[in-house]
Amino acid sequence: MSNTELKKAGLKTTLPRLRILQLLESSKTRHMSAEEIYKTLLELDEDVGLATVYRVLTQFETAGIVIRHHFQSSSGTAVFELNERSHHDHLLCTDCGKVIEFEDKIIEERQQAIAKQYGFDITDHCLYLYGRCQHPENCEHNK
Amino acid sequence: MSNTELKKAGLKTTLPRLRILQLLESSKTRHMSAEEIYKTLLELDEDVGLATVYRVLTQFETAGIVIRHHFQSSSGTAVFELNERSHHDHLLCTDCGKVIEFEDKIIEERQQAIAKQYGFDITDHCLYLYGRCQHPENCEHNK
DNA sequence: CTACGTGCAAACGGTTTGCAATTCC
DNA sequence: GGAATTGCAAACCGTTTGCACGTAG
Repeated sequence: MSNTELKKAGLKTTLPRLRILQLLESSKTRHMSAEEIYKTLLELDEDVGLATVYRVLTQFETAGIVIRHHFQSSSGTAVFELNERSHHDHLLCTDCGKVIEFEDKIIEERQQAIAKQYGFDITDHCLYLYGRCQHPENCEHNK
Repeated sequence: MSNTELKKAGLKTTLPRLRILQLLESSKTRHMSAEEIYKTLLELDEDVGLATVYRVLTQFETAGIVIRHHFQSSSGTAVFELNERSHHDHLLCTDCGKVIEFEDKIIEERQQAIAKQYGFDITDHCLYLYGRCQHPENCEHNK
């Protein structure tokens, strides 16, 4: 199944690619950094190189399998999420790291309207809301 | 004048700080990277160290004098803008680098509503719209 | 068989930091 | 004069790349 997805993307089925895709599909944490993916795979006794993880993630990104985010909170480290659901934006707790995904039609519409007003053709956008959730104590490991 | 602003922020008036603040105030380009600021000052025969530029910008940021942005387009390089106007978001042309600032009450309201719905207290947010403007040819150096 | 993918180690680029010299008040 | 600030060079850290080896089809 992960296999078919790779083929569909024009990527040869290789062990590292399969492992990374499967990890992303099975992980509780929807947003992982390259480093996290790398370490998790090592713990599972799958030996991949960190460079490969980066290469594969970049390929996944251009194939549309994955989305790369640069959250301000995580000091420059990119995180990746499977691009399986419909478009959504993010709400991030700066205290506990919790990430909530949401969709808002009104905001999307306004973005289009604004773009039109300035003669822009939007290809991409990102909206990150940073704040504190009310109960950070019970979501310390909920990233 | 820039002087008072530094004092107000609790920062000792030093040459590098004054130069950087004045440059940001006088520059046509509202969004500049540390490197750009550094080079511009060198051209003006003000000798500052790049490290100082970074340090000062960080101090300015925590003092609220400046806002730091990480536009996806500029491959990891942060850009800084004076925090003088009211809050605004950004529309960025990926072809010519043009940056348009806009304000939208409806989007702001929706953000608050969404935050409330999830029990979040928003401290900060960023909304970047990436796209292509209709006439990129005449704004090549309009960053 | 051969092109493509991988692991490793070294390079990269933006940013930060330790330290001795300098500047501000 | 003494604390704060600077410039320089070296460290840093996430990411990318060159290259010799390995693997999928």
